[in-house]
Amino acid sequence: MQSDDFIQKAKKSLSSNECMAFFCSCEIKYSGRAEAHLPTGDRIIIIKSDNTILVHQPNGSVPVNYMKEGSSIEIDNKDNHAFIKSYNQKHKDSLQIEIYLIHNFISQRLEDGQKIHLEGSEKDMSDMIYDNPSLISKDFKPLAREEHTKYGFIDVFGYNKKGELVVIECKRYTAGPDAVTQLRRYVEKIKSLRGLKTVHGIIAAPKISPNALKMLDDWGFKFVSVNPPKRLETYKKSQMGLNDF
Amino acid sequence: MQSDDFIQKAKKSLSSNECMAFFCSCEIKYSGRAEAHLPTGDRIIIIKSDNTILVHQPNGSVPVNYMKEGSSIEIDNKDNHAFIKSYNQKHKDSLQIEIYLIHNFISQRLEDGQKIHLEGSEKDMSDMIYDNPSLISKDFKPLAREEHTKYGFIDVFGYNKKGELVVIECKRYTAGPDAVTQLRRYVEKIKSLRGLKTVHGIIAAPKISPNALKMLDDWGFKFVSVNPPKRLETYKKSQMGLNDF
DNA sequence: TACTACATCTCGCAT
DNA sequence: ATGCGAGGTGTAGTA
Repeated sequence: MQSDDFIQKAKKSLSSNECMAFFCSCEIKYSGRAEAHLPTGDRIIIIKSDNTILVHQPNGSVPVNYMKEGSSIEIDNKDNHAFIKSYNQKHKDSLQIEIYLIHNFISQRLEDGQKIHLEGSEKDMSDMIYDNPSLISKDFKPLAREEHTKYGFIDVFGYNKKGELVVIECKRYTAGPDAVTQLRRYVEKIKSLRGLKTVHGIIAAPKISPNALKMLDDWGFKFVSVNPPKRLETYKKSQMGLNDF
Repeated sequence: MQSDDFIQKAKKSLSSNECMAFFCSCEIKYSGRAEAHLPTGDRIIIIKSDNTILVHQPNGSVPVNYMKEGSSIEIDNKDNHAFIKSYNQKHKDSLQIEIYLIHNFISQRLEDGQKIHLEGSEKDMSDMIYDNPSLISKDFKPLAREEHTKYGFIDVFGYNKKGELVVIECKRYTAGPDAVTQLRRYVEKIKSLRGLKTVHGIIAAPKISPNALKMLDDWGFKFVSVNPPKRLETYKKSQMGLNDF
């Protein structure tokens, strides 16, 4: 495809609020939160109707360059090839794409009012623990979940049989050192806010890393193995289906 | 585009290690680390030669669904429309795309051996501090940077004029509570490993949040304002260029 | 492979 | 707007 042809189509796509995708050989420079340069190669480029720009290499799931929605986009001719310049005032960054060869191009107005519905988040996990406190221990009496205001962002907290406060930090995956320091912060915060000497801390996660477990021991906290909800639900079913053959 | 036509093209694209992109109306289900459902709407779909799948809605910079490289991909006909099934054994997850309408389609073999060159990471920031210790204080004598082995993942550490150890944690952005607990972990680790009573901790970042600053004070650490390197470098130049008009 | 921390992280929610 | 923490986080570096 000729550069002039591409520029005309791309401008039309932008002005009619369409989304476009094209494959091209290009060179890219980014400046803003960092400085980046990507030498010439074949890329997949998407420009959406909200002026989001995504540049993908032929492998991998992460864009090699991008600009977020609300950026300005200019498309010009420079030395007989197309040149895309994008600025984002909010994020103070800019992207420049020098296009040496356009392999193909598609553009279309897209309609999509749907939002993804997701189950199995950490919130769902803390809800599960709140509703099934025996997952932690038979003595645990939950008081509240997802306290985002008074005591910080504590996932679940409650009492043990002695009436002592228990703070639970949930993680959907292997808990690392960060999870333990997070728990430690919350426990200390509650201690100081309520003037208590004894507040228990529990990490609820499927696994915990060795270093994290050592830190947990050092601070007198406990680990309880809990599997997050909704994990693999449909996957397992379809695997069962496959195994029927 | 007819469903049969799409299926044929897509299969050919997969078998010849091409990358493809198309716009379509579709419905998507994901199962694995969570359960997700996305009702029918217009989407942009990319399938790369490494079997990475990306599904984008018309707005926003993040894919609404995806499968990582190395997944299996099957494309079939179901009730007269195309159906894409993808499984990833490693991540134990699966994606199903039911395609009701294909708006367009491009496919191409792409060649790209280039890697992005990026400057301005946290590593670059710790290097800058190591090379310019006066950014921290006129008394700071750096000893090592990026110690990933003996004492943990410490960005920079060194001595003050009294010969006491100083640990520096760099952050490219506003330092929050996490940065302080991270620093605290490193300082305590060094204290215990070396049997020292006095080890200083410093957060080097452009800003620090109020909560983080309070925690820092509580633990006797210090904050030093340091701007990350390479930020806005070319951006500023081009803005200057713009302002010339 | 598991562990650890960075990321042009992005996103949502509360203050 | 900023602060704060989750994410189907992803990715790189290392033991």
